[in-house]
Amino acid sequence: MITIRDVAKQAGVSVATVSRVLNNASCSETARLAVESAVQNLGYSPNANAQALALQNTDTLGVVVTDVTDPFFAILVKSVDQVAHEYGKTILIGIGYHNAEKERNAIETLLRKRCSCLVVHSKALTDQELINYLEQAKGMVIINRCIAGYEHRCVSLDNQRGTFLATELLIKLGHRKIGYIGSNHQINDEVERKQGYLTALQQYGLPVIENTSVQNSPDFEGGEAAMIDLLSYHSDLTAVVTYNDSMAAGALSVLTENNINVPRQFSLIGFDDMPIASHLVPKLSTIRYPIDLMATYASKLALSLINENIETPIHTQFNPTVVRRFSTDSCYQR
Amino acid sequence: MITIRDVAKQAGVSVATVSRVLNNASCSETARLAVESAVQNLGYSPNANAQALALQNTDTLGVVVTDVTDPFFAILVKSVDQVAHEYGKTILIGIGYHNAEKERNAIETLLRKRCSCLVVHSKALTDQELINYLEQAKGMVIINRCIAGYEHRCVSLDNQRGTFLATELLIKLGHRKIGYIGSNHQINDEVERKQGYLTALQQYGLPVIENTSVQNSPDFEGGEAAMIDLLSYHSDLTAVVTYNDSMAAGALSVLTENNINVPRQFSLIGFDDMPIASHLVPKLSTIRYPIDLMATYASKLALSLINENIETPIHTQFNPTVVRRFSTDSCYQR
DNA sequence: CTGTTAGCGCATTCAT
DNA sequence: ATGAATGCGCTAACAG
Repeated sequence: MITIRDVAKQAGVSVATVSRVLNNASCSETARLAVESAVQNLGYSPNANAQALALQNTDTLGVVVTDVTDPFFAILVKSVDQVAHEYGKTILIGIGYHNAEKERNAIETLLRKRCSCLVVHSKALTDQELINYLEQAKGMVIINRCIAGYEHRCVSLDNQRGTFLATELLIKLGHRKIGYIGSNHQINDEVERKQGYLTALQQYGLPVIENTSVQNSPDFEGGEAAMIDLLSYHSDLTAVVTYNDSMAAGALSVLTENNINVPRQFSLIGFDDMPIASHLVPKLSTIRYPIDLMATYASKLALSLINENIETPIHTQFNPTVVRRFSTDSCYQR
Repeated sequence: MITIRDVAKQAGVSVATVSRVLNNASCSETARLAVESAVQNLGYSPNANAQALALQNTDTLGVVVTDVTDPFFAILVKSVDQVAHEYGKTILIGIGYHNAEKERNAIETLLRKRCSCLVVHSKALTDQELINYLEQAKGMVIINRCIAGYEHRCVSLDNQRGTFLATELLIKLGHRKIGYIGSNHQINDEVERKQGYLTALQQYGLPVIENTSVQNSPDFEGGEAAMIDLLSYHSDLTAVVTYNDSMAAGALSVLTENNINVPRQFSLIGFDDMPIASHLVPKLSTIRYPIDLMATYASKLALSLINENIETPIHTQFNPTVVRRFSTDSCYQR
């Protein structure tokens, strides 16, 4: 590997001078030219590790997500990458795979690499463990989770309000027997989303009927299986609220294959508003989860935490909102 | 930040000893215990940048892709990550965004960080430019592209054969007027895939009819627009081959909304075999692109290039294969 | 088994 | 404006 020393030799200057021209510090035009041509000649590229060591600071922003193949996280990563780019940083990704040990591992790897900032999505670790990391890493921010005492370093969405809104929409459309398809992952999101559904039923005086809530894996296949279960239990449900859009897509495919027309005979509402929602037939009504905006905000927040030149973004409360498309309609008597 | 020196002091040993126990070199049990407890106490975490500098080697495997929100690349990244994990490495991601300047930038950033290996997907750079990088980076491997003279460091798929197979399937089902929906990105893949379609028509003695090939953005919306164009031009097409599954999904939604039944009245075949293919109604027939296997292979290859302890994986030729689901059927006379 | 020490490649302070 | 020297945190060679 060719180093700054090689460049200095070829340019006939000291390493200090090379460093200066590379970092746009003051130097003579002659020196600049000599160095630049040497760099060109040799194909020199500064060693980022050495720079990090000397500067006690990296240009790296770490992100930990659960699974990059989930569009939700892909959008999160992309948003962080775009902010990083804007500030001349690069991103380092850690993948947690729904597993505490791996989440921990991912965070620690990023910490060992001395990422200046961290945007972490963690569902498997305890509050206390995350607090330890937050204390250790000044530039760390938590996304999609709110930890008491660290609200200013967390950016999250009110899940419960999301499913409340979804359920309320169905109720206002005249539905009275509304099911809920949830996730079988043991994470808070599920508890909160289900609660929003229940609260809406309660608030509108609707009874909670046995076996109208089912759980499965939070993906297409899980949605299919859950919808089949629901249809097996009940012949008179007219609508369903789902944990996320993928499950809604699975549910929709089961309904379609059973010749149950959505939305004429059955209404369906998703959660997240991922691209797939507007690609289904009919286009899926859903709750928008502004993960792109939230990730953008979280990244800027993280950046501001370690660099006082970057102003702290104004704290924004992100809200779930109803996106009404064509999978929801007035209740028809089945 | 707390360093190895702090640990040494607290444990009452030298930094060398600390380094030894951390790296499982020989040392006394007493030393091991003392160091381990000091590490625990202090919450010490080794500086990966310093390690990289001292070792002249990183545990980092770089990946450059076009866009993480594209499932194809998400799967690629995930596969690389899994191999990396297996070998105790971590991954660094660069995103090229369909742009030469950004692809270059991504590769160079990864190089500056001294990634030991690189798996790069590049469509915007020239062969020559990639060759320069290949020469510079011993552990670099190209995926989804084949560069003459560097075949042993490239892993790619025969695109042309893929669409040939797709078109052939439709022909064998009796279709005679078959359209092609292509990508409007100026990359080789499109040229090759379209060529496969044309070759099949020719080989089976079918005429190439005007305006049966249209191009649009290689995503759902592009597929919709392209299908609308095709329907506007022709009332007697009975089948279409698409550039990828997303476009097929868009095309399918247009057909469905126009009450053209797939596959009874119209056959459709995609390319890539992404998860979405089996989530459509009807499930999409497509050409499997084993990007997961290819990425796994590419990662191992890259690893073997820089570490003779890792054996070079046996060179495998990856082939596109037909996955017949329910969007293709015998031709019916429209 | 263990401590001392010399780099790894770079930025930076202090002289000049 | 420039060079010599120091240190960033760690590993490994060497000596003990």
